[in-house]
Amino acid sequence: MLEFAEAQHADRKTLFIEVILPLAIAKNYTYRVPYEMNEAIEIGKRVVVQFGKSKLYTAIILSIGEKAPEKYEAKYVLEVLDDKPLVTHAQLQLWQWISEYYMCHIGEVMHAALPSVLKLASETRIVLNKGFEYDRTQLHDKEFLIAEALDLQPELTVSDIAKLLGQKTVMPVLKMMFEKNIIHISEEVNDKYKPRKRTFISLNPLYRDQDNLREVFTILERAPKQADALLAYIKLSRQQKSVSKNDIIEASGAGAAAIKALLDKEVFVAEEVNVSRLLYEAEEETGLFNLSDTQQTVLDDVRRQLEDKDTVLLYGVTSSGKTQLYVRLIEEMIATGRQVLYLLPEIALTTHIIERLRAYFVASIGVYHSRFNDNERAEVWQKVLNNEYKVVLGARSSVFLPFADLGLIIVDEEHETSYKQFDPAPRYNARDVAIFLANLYKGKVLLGSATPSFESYFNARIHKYGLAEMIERFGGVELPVTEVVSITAETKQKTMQSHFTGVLMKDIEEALANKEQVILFQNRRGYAPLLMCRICAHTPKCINCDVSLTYHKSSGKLHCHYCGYKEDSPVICPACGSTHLEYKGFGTEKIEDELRMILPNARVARMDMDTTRSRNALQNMLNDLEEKKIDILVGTQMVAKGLDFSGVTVIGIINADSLLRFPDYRANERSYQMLAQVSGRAGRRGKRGKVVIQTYDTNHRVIKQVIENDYHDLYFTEMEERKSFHYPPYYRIVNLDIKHKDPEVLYNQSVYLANELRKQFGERVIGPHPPLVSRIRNYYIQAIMLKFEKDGLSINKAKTVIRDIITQFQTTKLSKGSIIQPDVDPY
DNA sequence: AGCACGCCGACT
DNA sequence: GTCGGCGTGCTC
Repeated sequence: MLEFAEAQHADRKTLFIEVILPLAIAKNYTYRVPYEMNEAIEIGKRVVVQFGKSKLYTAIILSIGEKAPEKYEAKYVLEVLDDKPLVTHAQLQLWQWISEYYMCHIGEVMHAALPSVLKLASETRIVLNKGFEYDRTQLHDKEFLIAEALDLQPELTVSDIAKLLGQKTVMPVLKMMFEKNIIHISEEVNDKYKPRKRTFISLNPLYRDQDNLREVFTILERAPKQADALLAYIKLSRQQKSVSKNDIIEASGAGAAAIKALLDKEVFVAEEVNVSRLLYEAEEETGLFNLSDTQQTVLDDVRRQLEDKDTVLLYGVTSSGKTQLYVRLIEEMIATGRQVLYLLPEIALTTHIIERLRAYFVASIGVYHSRFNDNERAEVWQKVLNNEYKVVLGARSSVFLPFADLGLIIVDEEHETSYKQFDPAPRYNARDVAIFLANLYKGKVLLGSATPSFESYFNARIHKYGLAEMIERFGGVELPVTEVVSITAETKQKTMQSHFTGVLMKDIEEALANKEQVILFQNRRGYAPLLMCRICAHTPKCINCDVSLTYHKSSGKLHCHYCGYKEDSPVICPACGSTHLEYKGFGTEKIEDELRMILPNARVARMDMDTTRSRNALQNMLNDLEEKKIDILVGTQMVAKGLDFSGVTVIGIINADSLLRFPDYRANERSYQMLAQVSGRAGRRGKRGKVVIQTYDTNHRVIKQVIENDYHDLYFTEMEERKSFHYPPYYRIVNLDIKHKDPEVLYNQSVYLANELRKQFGERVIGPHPPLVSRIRNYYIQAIMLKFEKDGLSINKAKTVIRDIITQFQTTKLSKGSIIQPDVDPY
């Protein structure tokens, strides 16, 4: 009786909750809790609330109180979605920190952190999950109704469904249907993740009988290729447990057609196996998980350093076998029951090594990156939250997962610029977020790179981080031979063949003759970055942006790489009518084109943003490369990152100058990293690779440093300049991009704002200056740069002051129509 | 982010 | 004379 009375009493309490909405708004909002939901309310749970006239949003409970707001009447919470908190306290702390450090709204952090399935809003579009089999008679009335409606109309919004059911409370029904895999949200529909498959071949049991088998061979007398394939299979099956289609093709020289014929004759039986689910047999022979003496020494060193430093930098040259060390450390950490996050750049997550790790850690591993569909991401979220996944392999955004007990974060290729998110806020760097995140759990961070960022190397040198070095390449793999070729000299000698020097051409031909593969690197996509009239020098420009349009031969159109605008490539000059139009410069498309002309027999493929738009395109290209269906791969930076193929022996840098001439204080650091990373792709096992760097400036300091593999020299020379010109890592940078549709108004606004900032920060304020591209999507841009010394004033205080100045500015009339975007630690 | 309210150009 | 363009301000 007493308990009942108490419960009654508790119910009477009027609770108010402060929530985070997934929007770019400055404040958190307060809602009133209906009595019947009092028990269900808990920090970190999701609620559905109405915001504005008609919109419903999923919000996260940030705090619970009993005082009613004084200045307004709070709206009621409509639903509580979770039985237990979906977002942990640690995550809320992380979101708070990110929003302060990167100067954005906490709602933007929430928006980036949660998979969209977990934050349904009234405008979210729902579709049926096609190809998913289920018994419709088993559905509840409401679920059935929704499914029927989706048969007639492929897409419905959440509010449509509310109308359909005649009720406001639809989230629980939809949540159930998501979990049953019946529906999903619309944006993911065109890009479903397909796990990598491999076809395995076995012999029809009928022919295990020797006599029957002999009979088959007699039948195959007139089909020698098929006989070869069968023979190869028999031989291989004695050596290994399972034989893949490719094994047979490789061992027999027979084509896929021969195998198909044998399958049709029912001699072979095929089985498609999901590669990631395979237990990787090859591990022992390649020794992936056996450490060399050097690796063992370095591992011990890393372990020792992790004892007294929170963050350790592992500086290990390419091919030194950093991954093996990671695997050891992961094993040790999960043995203690704690979780591990292994961060990689997006593209590296699609490669072979990931599948091996996945196979190795089987059930306890989760993979998380932007090409996974949203349902899968929500599933990973739940499993991490329930501590079912001990290891997560993921790209940048996986720092947002709800870890229960994170013991170690590995940031591989820590120098990678793709760890920094640029476009929608939060403009965070996952490497730096990782360090804060680990700290929250009293966990450790291991940063790994062959070409560390100066920031990290600097921190290691001043003993803020531990430092472990691994100089020796694993398994006696030799560094590639690097040859620098002068384009100037070859042009004079007339030995250039379009964009290829004689030296590079000879190496390519040699590699092809030996059935080896070639990667060519050109850091520019499209065919030609510029179209120019030879008579009047007119250049077509984008109508929305301040850039010249790039010609794409495949579409026959001029493209803007900033806003996506396209127009037909003109035949006559739009300015003077002349027909003498000339393509200037060259991109991957042109290199590919010319290569096809010069080497008509080579199988050439191109890898850049245009050819890898869908997930499968990239995966297929990587498979083709691995299976030697591609002789020459032409690509942008993509080819430099994490591709690991033993068949590649020649790497060509078509034009190193385009990297080195980039107008940015990091150009040299970046060029070195890029060149060193690309070079590292050459000749991994067994054969020494060759790297050809084509340049107009053979004496460039950075090129010399690359050849001599002298990272230290690069570091010390560059750091001198960083120091004298007040750049990171000695100084911290905060950029403010100010945007407006009218260039004049923008200029006045930016000058005013810069002056206001100067009143507080003096010489630390640089600009405003128009950036390299001064207009994008019809917005003009001015940039103000702030440089803060590391010691002395507090960066946190400085950010608060900046924030205040911006807010102050935004209350003035002058600020009308302007957008201000802060970028902290820009990359 | 969305949506309503509000002030200036091309249409019945 | 109205319809509709998107600039501006507000949402608990």
